[in-house]
Amino acid sequence: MNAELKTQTLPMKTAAAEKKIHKDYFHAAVSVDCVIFGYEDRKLKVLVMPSDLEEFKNLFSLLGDLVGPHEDLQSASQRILKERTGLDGVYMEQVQAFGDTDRHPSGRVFTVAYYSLLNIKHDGLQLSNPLLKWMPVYEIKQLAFDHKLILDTSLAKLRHMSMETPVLFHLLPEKFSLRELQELYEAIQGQELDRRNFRKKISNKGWLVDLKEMEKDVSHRPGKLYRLQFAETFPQKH
Amino acid sequence: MNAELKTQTLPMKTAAAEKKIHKDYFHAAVSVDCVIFGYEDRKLKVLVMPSDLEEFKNLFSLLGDLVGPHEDLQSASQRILKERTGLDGVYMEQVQAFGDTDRHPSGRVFTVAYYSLLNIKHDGLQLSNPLLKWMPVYEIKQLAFDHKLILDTSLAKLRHMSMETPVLFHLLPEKFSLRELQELYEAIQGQELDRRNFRKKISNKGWLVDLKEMEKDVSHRPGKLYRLQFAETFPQKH
DNA sequence: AGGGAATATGTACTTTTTACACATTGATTT
DNA sequence: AAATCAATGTGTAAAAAGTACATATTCCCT
Repeated sequence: MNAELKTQTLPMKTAAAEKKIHKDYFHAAVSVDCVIFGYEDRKLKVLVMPSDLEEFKNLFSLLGDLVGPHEDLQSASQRILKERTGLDGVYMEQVQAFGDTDRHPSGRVFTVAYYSLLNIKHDGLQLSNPLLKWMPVYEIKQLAFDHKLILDTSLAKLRHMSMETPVLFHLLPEKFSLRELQELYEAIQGQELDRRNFRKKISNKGWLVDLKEMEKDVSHRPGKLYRLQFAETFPQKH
Repeated sequence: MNAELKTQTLPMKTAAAEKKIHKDYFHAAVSVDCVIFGYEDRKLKVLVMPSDLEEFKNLFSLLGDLVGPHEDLQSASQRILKERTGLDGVYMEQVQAFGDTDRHPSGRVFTVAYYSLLNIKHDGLQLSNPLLKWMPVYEIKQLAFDHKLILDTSLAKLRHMSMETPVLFHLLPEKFSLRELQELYEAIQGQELDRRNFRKKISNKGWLVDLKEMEKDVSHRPGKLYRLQFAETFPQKH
């Protein structure tokens, strides 16, 4: 089939699985790339780091790592996130796989992209490395590997999801005002929204819980604070 | 890191890429699984074949194959489809990657699922093997590997897409009546639709071209025939 | 010629979306 | 203490989209 075909057995997991496949298979590296979104100063940002490859010096890349032999894809993504940010249990969703033959300069590496949404101001957030950088998404023109494509694909998926389900809340602190929420939607959708219509729409979704508290430390009339209603108790639509 | 870690270099593609990564990497097999949907007798069907693994004897599986060293994911998916059905240029979309450690009994195999939509009555359709079977989706209770999960995930995505974009047309012959189209939507959405409202909605989308032809060989008043409007000339929404 | 079976079509009602303006609150300044 | 500033909180009318529903028409078949 091909000169570069590798001869080896697949890694086994259980004794029962010892009925190996003995044919020659091509084996490749599989990585996970994390598109870690955050929100700050009214801007959607993504966590990047300088690429460690000579080919991509001066370019940033997403945070990724190879998937271990006994590691599920989602576990790998959670591990990377934990290693880089110290955070557990972050909202995360698979975007898709990328596997063009030339996507990695050092050889054949398939990658599966996950996006995560987290609150940059989260108490537990502790970046593993000072080189990690929250970069505003709309200022990113280029990234290492095919990471710009991965970012754009993830962003498109996030935009789409944000119109259908309450995902954006993960980018905000636990307590937030309607103004903050609206500014976030405006940042994601790239257009201004009417305040009254926005409030009406969000209220009808039943996603919000009125905390009976007020904003503090704002130099104007403070707004009410809300939190996200737990998903289990959402009013169902359809 | 792990006892089963393999020591080998990644396959190289270009001379420039000869700056190899020398670390020990875990390499796994990567496959593509095709969820090939068709529509016949008012039922959504999927193309399956008997599993060739002892573990899954008596079970059917989706059509898949390992990705070659110099093959993109989408190319692999197109190749599998061509090999199995003889068809080229079929509508196809990536669903997502599946990579649980125990998903394949013979070892670690990541897979990327693609769904395709084709017309079972297509002139060029020529199944490669008499064991291939068009199985009604709603009658499938179990499949080999994690293929039931892959099927369910693909079906959910297809349902979702069918509400937003004109994908279902790929399941029909080039010329079709509004009744055929409505029956298809009903089969996918699993509910009956009102004929007048359906027609109004579809007309407003601007997806249809009136062919000024009539159905033939029906034992009742024949309906008008339509074809799908080319995507490039769709009226834009939003 | 009559009966059967499915096509083609419009209107009233409800729900959702959009556009739009003013009084209120609390902090800050004078 | 009063005036100013900046943002909050709220309702209504119009337009658009979605839903429910019935009758006359066409072609095939016998």
